[in-house]
Amino acid sequence: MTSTDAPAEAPRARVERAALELFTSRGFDAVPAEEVADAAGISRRTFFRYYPAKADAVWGDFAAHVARLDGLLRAAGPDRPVLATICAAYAEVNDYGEADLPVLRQRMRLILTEPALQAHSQLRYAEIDRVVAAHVARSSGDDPSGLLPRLVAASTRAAATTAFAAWLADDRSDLGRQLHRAFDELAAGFPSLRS
Amino acid sequence: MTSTDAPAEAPRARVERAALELFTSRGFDAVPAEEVADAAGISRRTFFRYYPAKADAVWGDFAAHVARLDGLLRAAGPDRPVLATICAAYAEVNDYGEADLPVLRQRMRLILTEPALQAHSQLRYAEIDRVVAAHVARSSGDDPSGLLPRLVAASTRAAATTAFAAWLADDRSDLGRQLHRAFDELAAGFPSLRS
DNA sequence: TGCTCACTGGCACTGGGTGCCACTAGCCTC
DNA sequence: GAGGCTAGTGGCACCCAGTGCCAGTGAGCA
Repeated sequence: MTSTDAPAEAPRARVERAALELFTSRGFDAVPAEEVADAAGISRRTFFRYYPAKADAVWGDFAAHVARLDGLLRAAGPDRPVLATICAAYAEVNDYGEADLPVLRQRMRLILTEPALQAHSQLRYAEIDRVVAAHVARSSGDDPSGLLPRLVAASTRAAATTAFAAWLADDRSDLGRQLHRAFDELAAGFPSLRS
Repeated sequence: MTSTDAPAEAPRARVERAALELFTSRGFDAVPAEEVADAAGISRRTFFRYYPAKADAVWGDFAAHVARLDGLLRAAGPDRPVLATICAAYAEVNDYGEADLPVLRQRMRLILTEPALQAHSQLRYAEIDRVVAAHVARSSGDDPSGLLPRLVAASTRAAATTAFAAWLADDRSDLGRQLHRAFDELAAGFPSLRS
């Protein structure tokens, strides 16, 4: 239909923009999926074909995110220090350009504060944990479902989300720096507690 | 109405038994809340007055659980080694008698495997994290919402859930032992990775 | 022109969760 | 004992998330 008009932003991008905007201003629970769909110019039915759950509209293309993390971990190989590798991978995957930071902040603020999104996030985190645990298993020779791989995956992920929370709480802080602070504490057994 | 019959199990206990049974045999999503309510002899409406969400029927009296954890942490005082205190508190709160272990297994298996319950669990974990972070803050003099208290809370909780998963995976293992294994790794910066 | 195929939207249905109201049972007061 | 207050319960109706089914529709292709 339109021809020489604006580049006609892709439908998914429109949905995600609308979702972030509406959820931020009025709260996740207060905005029905239909309203997001309307704002993006698609039907409710199509919305749920794009995203299996309303919450997924906030996460963008998360599968690609996980795949990128997996790629970085595999590329690092099993012989480098495990925690440092995981930290670097987390940092690189979340190394956004200055221009994208406001959207990232908006997204993470929603995920970390809206209860429904907080709950849903556990399902996304499980995908990350699978990938990280697999890396640890490759490095240590363990079974990926053993205690150590699971533990390292779960606690590094805890470090990452904590770093995100700290980053959000301080407008002027740098995400990469918070990630490194958290990972350093974790890797050294929380030296700051031994004051 | 009934008089000298069976002690007439309390309604909540009936609900929780029915929920565990039905969810275990047919899956959380496949059993409507109404069916659980019927099995417990109450109405759907009353079910949702007892439990704000269907998932809460699986958790029993979780607020008491958290309160107990909080009490143990406060009782330990801020000067004992933080991680050891948290580990001991987790172990004690989850120190069930032999007779209660099957129910605990059933409950935890549901929570750790059913996606909807897995998601919901994040909200319960957040309550635990608040309490643990507060303890760390008392010990370290930090702000409870600072990086270190949050980090310790999140990663010890990760250790605890990982220990639960390992315990579930091995019928013969002991929960307390798994908890200590996980906390020991965490506290020492994952020495097993330095093979 | 006709066919296929992928995408879309509408419709109807299940089920979670909630507000509202009516009913009942205790319990307190006079 | 009568009237009233309160807490707990159940029924009803509603909103909304998510899904199966079917009917377009339009692009590509023979």
